[in-house]
Amino acid sequence: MKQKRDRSNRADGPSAAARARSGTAQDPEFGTVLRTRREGLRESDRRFSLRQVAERIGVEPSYLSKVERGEVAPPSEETILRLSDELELDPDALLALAGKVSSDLKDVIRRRPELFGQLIRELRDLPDHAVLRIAREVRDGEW
Amino acid sequence: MKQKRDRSNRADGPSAAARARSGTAQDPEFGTVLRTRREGLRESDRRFSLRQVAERIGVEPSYLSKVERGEVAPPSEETILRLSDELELDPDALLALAGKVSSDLKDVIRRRPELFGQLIRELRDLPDHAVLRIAREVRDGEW
DNA sequence: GTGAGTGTGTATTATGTAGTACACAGTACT
DNA sequence: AGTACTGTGTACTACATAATACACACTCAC
Repeated sequence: MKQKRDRSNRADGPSAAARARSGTAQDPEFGTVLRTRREGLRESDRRFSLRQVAERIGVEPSYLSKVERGEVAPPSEETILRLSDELELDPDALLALAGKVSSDLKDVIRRRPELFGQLIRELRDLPDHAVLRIAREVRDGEW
Repeated sequence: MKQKRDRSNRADGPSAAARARSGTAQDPEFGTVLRTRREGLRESDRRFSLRQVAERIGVEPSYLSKVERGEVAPPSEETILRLSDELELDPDALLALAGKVSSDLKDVIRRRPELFGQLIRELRDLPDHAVLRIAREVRDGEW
């Protein structure tokens, strides 16, 4: 098994794939999370081999291998969602590690861009507990 | 001046440009807003010709022409922001017409994906006034 | 010791994105 | 009547994205 130089993933901005495909050393967290999780599951269930997971989510094993090792940029949103489902990882969190935002969240913003743009910028620097409190109040409050 | 068949823009999903470049008739609103606004400004200031605007925002006139007529997909976020600045249009609104979301909003979500994912989905169906009220309370409240 | 299953390396591809370059015909001054 | 400026058509391009196809070597399970 030969080793080339270290690659990366963690998309951000226009050249995420470019960075991964060239050799810019970078945060391999997306792939690492996948591999760690899959190997964890595999200990109690041998159906979580790379090959079998790849087949269930509908990609080539060699591709999943490269993704897990950060040799290529993270996959498309659709593939990430199948992965999060298969490995029982939070889809929003996994997309975020890939530098992406769920397209259904983008849809919400696109429908009322000025409104949500303003609100999200207000919320940007609020601590977690405050944001959570708002979410909770909206969920079971009178708004 | 010859006329070909009608083209489109309004990006959404993977094949926005493909739809525009092929001939799928579609919502030409993005380009129409630009053209209407530019021609409005042009009435009181002849510096708002297509060519001069194109030069100020740094694209080829023929490209801006195609964008305004919806013959090609909307430009990149960077170009859209220069356009919104030049024509004094709301950047979030213009990006939304192009099917995009400002990358600084995406950054906010990517930093705390589960938190903001949950909140935004709660807010999805709230009426404008309720969302505005939250924004206002956050801005000048204790949170 | 062999056959099934495992992960990985190399090469290649199709489609999407975001434009440029330049020529051309019409219009507006002056 | 010329020239400077206007919008548009045609052709082409560079780079990014998201993968596939297939061969190879290793490691078990029996």
